[in-house]
Order: sequence, then structure tokens, then C-alpha cells
Amino acid sequence: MTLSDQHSGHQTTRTRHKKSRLPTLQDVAERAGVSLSAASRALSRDQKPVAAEKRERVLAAARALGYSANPLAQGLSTRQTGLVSIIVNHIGDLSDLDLFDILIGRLQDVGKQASIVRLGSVKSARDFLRGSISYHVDAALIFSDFIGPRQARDFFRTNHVIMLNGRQDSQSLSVQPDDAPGIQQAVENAARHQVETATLITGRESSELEKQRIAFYRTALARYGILVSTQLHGDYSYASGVTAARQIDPRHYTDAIFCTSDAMAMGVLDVLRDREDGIIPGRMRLYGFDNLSLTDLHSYPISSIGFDKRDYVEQVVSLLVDPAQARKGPRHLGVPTRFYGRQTG
Amino acid sequence: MTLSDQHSGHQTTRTRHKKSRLPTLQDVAERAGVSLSAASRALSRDQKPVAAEKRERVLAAARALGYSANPLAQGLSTRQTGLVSIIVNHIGDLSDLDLFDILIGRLQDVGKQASIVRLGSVKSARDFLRGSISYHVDAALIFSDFIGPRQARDFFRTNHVIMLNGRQDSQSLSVQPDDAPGIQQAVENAARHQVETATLITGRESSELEKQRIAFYRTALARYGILVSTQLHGDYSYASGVTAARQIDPRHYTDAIFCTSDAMAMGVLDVLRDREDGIIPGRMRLYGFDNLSLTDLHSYPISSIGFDKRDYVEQVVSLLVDPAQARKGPRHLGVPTRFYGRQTG
DNA sequence: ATGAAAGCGCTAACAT
DNA sequence: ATGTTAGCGCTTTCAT
Repeated sequence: MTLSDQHSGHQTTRTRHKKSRLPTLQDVAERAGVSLSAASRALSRDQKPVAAEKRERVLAAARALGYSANPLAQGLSTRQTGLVSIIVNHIGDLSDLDLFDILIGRLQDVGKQASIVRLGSVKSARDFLRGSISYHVDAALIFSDFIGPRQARDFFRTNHVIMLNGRQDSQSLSVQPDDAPGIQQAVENAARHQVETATLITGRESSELEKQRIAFYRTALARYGILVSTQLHGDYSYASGVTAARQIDPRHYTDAIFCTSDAMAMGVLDVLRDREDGIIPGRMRLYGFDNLSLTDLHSYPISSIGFDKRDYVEQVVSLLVDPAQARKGPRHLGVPTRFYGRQTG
Repeated sequence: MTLSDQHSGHQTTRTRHKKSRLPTLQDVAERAGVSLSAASRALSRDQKPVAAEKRERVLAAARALGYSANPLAQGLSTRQTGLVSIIVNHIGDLSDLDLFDILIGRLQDVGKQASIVRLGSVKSARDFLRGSISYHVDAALIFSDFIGPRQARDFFRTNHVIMLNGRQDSQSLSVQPDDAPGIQQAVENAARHQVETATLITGRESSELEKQRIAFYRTALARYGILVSTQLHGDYSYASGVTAARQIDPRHYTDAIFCTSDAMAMGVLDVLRDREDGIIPGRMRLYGFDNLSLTDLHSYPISSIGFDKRDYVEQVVSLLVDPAQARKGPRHLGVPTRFYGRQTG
């Protein structure tokens, strides 16, 4: 590439033999009659030293050519891809779609692209991640509970891993809802309505998170003198809520049911509606968990416990945008839950 | 980089000054005592000429180092990133979550990563896409109805744009459900149950797709001699279903309601349940559209019309994996819808 | 079969 | 402020 080439406004040796590529920075520089680096500086998002007049020429050339930087090439230099991967089990595991929508929107706001990685099963996790782009992203948001903090650091050899599945250690960054206040408020609500006996329908007790959550319920219930007559296990799903509700002995009086997911609560509600044999929806208080938007439907007006999704996402983004700062400040961020009263509670 | 360096198993000049980078192909080559290109060939997924013994050494070295290729760098050479972007308005616009889950899973099966781009609003679309990675992906799947086929080709330099929003032209690739059979079957079902008068609750008639759908309904209804007593407009949402249902005049007898979305049908059902003034759920047949998994819930046992999601995704993937073939074969693929009978129909 | 070398498109020293 | 140059990590000619 000779100097005279660079100043010609026409096809260059480089562009000639490639048929109709996208315009490159090289092309822009040539058209503007400046050096490659000058063009790079002019187009850079942070203020780099360029003569105002020169910058204009470059910008004009870029516009004329319909130039758009290749993030891959940029990434190769800067080691920043602009890609953030969101690691989930299945899509449905993100119990709330709204959260997902807000998260992706905010990521885009701060110049990141969301890439969804669906793990599906435990075994494939490690191998899969190694092979994929996820291995080289700016940050990874771990929603999947298949991955622990150590593995996460091992997989992504970056510090930019944010644990959102409740599995954190002292070294990791994390954001986690604080279940206590919401549970406390829900139980208080029950107590105010003269609830004396409660049934607990929980998820897998293998999860640390769930164990802790159950402890919160029991502590709060005890505080108000509410007896836990039964504890049943489900897997957070609607179907498991149905199954659990059917196991409740009608003769065994209970005047409130607390479920650790809204989906289970929905299943419970549908069973209660079908039964005329002692447990009547009108007399029974039902509390869910997650505050799914589905609980706004007329047919599932279930009181629930949840956190502010925008708040949550904001915490995640704050860890993302300035990881240096994040490393100094608190590594584990929390967002409080609160009680959302509806018809059933 | 001297030859002796290459044969030493220790830190090389290159690795030394970069603090703890990920191992590169260079590192693998050095450890295996082969050239860079030999290592590349050995690790290539398609069979390149390498001595079997050499390949083994390279593979071993790669394993020992925990090497994993950098897709960005590969992409810079091959112009293939392994990224596919899914362009949507909002996440909720993908009326079915399941579809999303299946799609991402299958993309991963064929070695692609899904990147979600949330457009949010029309105006930002063009500018946004130009700046982002999406501009340089292997393919773009357009679910957002903000983007037409021409714009899509303009945005993404590639031909690998698949229109999934119903807005296609002769040049574009597309997959689209064929609404006719499902509608025909639903109407036939109504006719078999002595339905004589029907109400139609539709979405925005500005959409070509919706207009066509309505035409299908009217044709099928006419064929069975069913009278359309009223046509109301909603926006596909639950809330708009509620609003529409409240507008139905109780004195105006109708014995079936057809909605062009399940969400609207859910709203309608909830209104019907509340009303005791003439329209009784038991006597009224209700048909939705989309076959949402929510219609499997006890409280919304709504008969619906939908397509097989796996089938649909398979069509999309088929266009993706071999675009050359796709360009020869049919460019517009369809998946048939069918009727899913539940309690309400 | 194999290695050297030339890119892919860009950024970041490094001089000037 | 500006241009030159050396990478970023990989694939691919092109000789051998």
C-alpha cells in the first residue's frame, strides 16, 4: 500500500480483489485522505486527539461509504467483544419473562449485546461453554444453578462473572434477592387475618437457597405463633403444585398455604377450586412466590412475594459496567423482596 | 521467536509479557513442537492433511493447556462468527416462550450461538443494528415486525436473513405458519357443535398477516353457514380481550367466540365467568389462537389453533445451515397449523 | 504433509 | 496532532 494509493479516492489494491466486502476503516481512511490510525481516532467513541477538520472529513467519508466498524476486529485488539452471555438452564427457568426483557434492554443501553446460552443439562455444561463464544465474552451472567462459583471462574477465565443463581463465594460477584422482608410481610399479613395453621409447599430442598427460604418462613411463622401443619415438596412447577395440593388431607385443617413459587400456587388454586370437600378457596389464604405477571390475571389473583425487577437489573448492570469498582465495593449485592397483596392473601 | 524457544515446554517470549492470557494456538503449537499452521490444521473441524502422529501431539498439547479457540479471531479469518441474532420487539412479543427455548437449543445443536436483539422502538432500529455485533452475524432471524424484507437486507449485508414476521418478498428467506388448516378445523369443530352465530375478536388490522387470517375465518365460517354477528378489535393482549368481551351485548345472542390470540381468549374467558347475565361459559364455545402452553392450565382450558414448534424451528434451521441450498429450493417455508381441542371448544 | 508468511479489520504504542 | 508499525489469534495460500 503506497502513499499515493491512500490518497486516491478510488478502488485500492486491497478492495479490488475482494468482491463487494463491507467497507473497512481502510476504505474510510483512503476516501478521507487520512491515515488509518487517524480514521480510527476520529471514529473512536472516547475522545482521541484529532484535528476537528480532519474528524469531519472522516465522519463524512464513513457516512458516505455506509461504514460500520467490525466489532470482531475491534475485539481482537481491545479484548472487549461487547457480548455478555446469559447462562440459563432452560428459558423457562428464568421464572419471569419481564426480568429477561428488562435485562436485555439495559444491557443494550450500556452498549452490550446479550447472548443466551441454554445449558439444558449438567453434563454438557463445561464442554459446551469451552467451545462457544461464551468463553470469550465480556461478562457472563449465571442464572443456571448447574454452575457453581468455582466452576464459573474456571470456565470463564475472567473475573467478569456474575452469579445470579444464589451460588456464590467470597471471591465472586453476585446479585441476589433478599427473601426475608417479603416473607416476613406475607406472614404478617396472614397473622393479621387470624391464620393459625399453615401448609408449606416448597421446592427441591437440595438447593441452599430453598433451604434458607424455608427457614425464613418457619422463623416468621413461629414469631406469629402460626403452626406449620404440613410441609410438602414440589419442583416449582404448576404440575407439582397440583400434585401437592391433592395430598393435603381435607380433614386436616389448615387456613393458609405458602408456596415457594407462583406456578405451584397456581396449581394449588386450581385444585382448591375443584374441591368442595372442606378446603374452600374463600376461606383459605394462598401465598405464592416470584410475583409472576401471571398473578395479575383474573383467574390467578395470587398474593405473592417478589422484588423490583428494574432494581435488580440495575444492580447487575452496576457490577458490569465498572468491574474495577465492583472489585473494591461490596461483591454481593442484594435487592429486597416485598409482599404483593392480591385476592388470595 | 527462535526454534529452540518453540521446543521448550516453558514460557515463551510471547506468553511472558502478557500476564496470564488464555492459551493461544501459538502456545499449543510450541508445546507440541509443531508449526502454527500444523496446529491449526490438526484442530480444524474439517479434515485437513496432518500426520496422525502429529495430530495426536497437538490434541494432547491443547488438552494439557486447556486451549480453546477464540471464535473472534477465527471469525476475522473465516467471516463466520457462529453468532445468530434474533431480532424481536420485546421479549414478550415472542408469543410463545417454548418456541424461543426450542429455537435457541437447536441453534446450539448446529453450532450457533443465539444473540437476542431487543428493538424496543422503530426509530432506533437502523442505527442500533449498524453499531452492534448483529451487523456482523452469520444470520439474523427477524421476529420483529418493525423490519421489512428490504430493510433487513440493507441492514445485514448478508443474505442470511430469515424473515419470521410475515413480511417477506420474493428475494427473502422466510418461514411462516399456514393459518388456514387450523382455522378450518376450528370452525369445523364449531359447526359440528351446532354453532350458528359467532363473534370475532381480532388484532390490529393494519397487519397484512392479520387481515389474511380474518379472511380465513370468514371464509371458513361462511362455508359452514355460521353467521358473524360481531367483530371486535383488540391488540392481542389479555387486557384487550377483557375489554372486547365487555363490549359484547348480552342480549345479542352469539354461541361462539373466535379470538386471534390466546391471551385475548383468556381475557374473554375471565369476563364470561364473571357474568351471569346471559353469556354462560358452559353454553359458549371459545377458540383462541397460538396454542400457548398457558392453555394447558386448568383455569384456561381454551381450545386453540397452533403449529408444531419443533417443526417450525426445524424449518428455520434448515434455511440456516445450508443457505446455498436454501437459495435454490423454496425460499418461503410454511408450517401447517392445526386445531387443539380443549374444554372450551 | 508441512512451515513461512500473508492477511482478516482494527487499536495502541511509538515516533515525530 | 498525525502517521508508521506492530500486534490481537486465527485461517489460508503458497512453496517445498
